[in-house]
Amino acid sequence: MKNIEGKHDRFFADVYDVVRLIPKGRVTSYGAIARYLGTPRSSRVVGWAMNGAGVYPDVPAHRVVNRNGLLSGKMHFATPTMMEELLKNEGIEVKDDKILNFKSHYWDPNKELAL
DNA sequence: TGATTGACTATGA
DNA sequence: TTCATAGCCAATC
Repeated sequence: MKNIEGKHDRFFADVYDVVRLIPKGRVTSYGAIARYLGTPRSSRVVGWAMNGAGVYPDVPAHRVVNRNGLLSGKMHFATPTMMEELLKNEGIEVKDDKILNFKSHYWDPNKELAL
């Protein structure tokens, strides 16, 4: 495991930083984060970064879903139902592993952070 | 070093 | 609209 604060892992650190900025009750997509970091083609890498986010505190990985609002990463949590429960706990409706009214809950760092 | 995998996305049928 | 395929980037084997 490399040091998260090292330059070589800056991408991962940036991903975690953006995820922490996601407001409660909001969600975003891997692609949106990747694009905000300047690497729109690295959406899969964002997912990989999330895979290691579980060991860090204050990284609400459950607020990151794919572009369809589907809880594609639910199975990577402690329990497959944990992601859904966390989202529901924040006021987000989840049905059949998918976020209802996803468009309304969507939080785009490219717009909200409006760099 | 080379091949495979994956919490993705875009495009075409 | 739904399904299949291609491209992408980093990590893992």
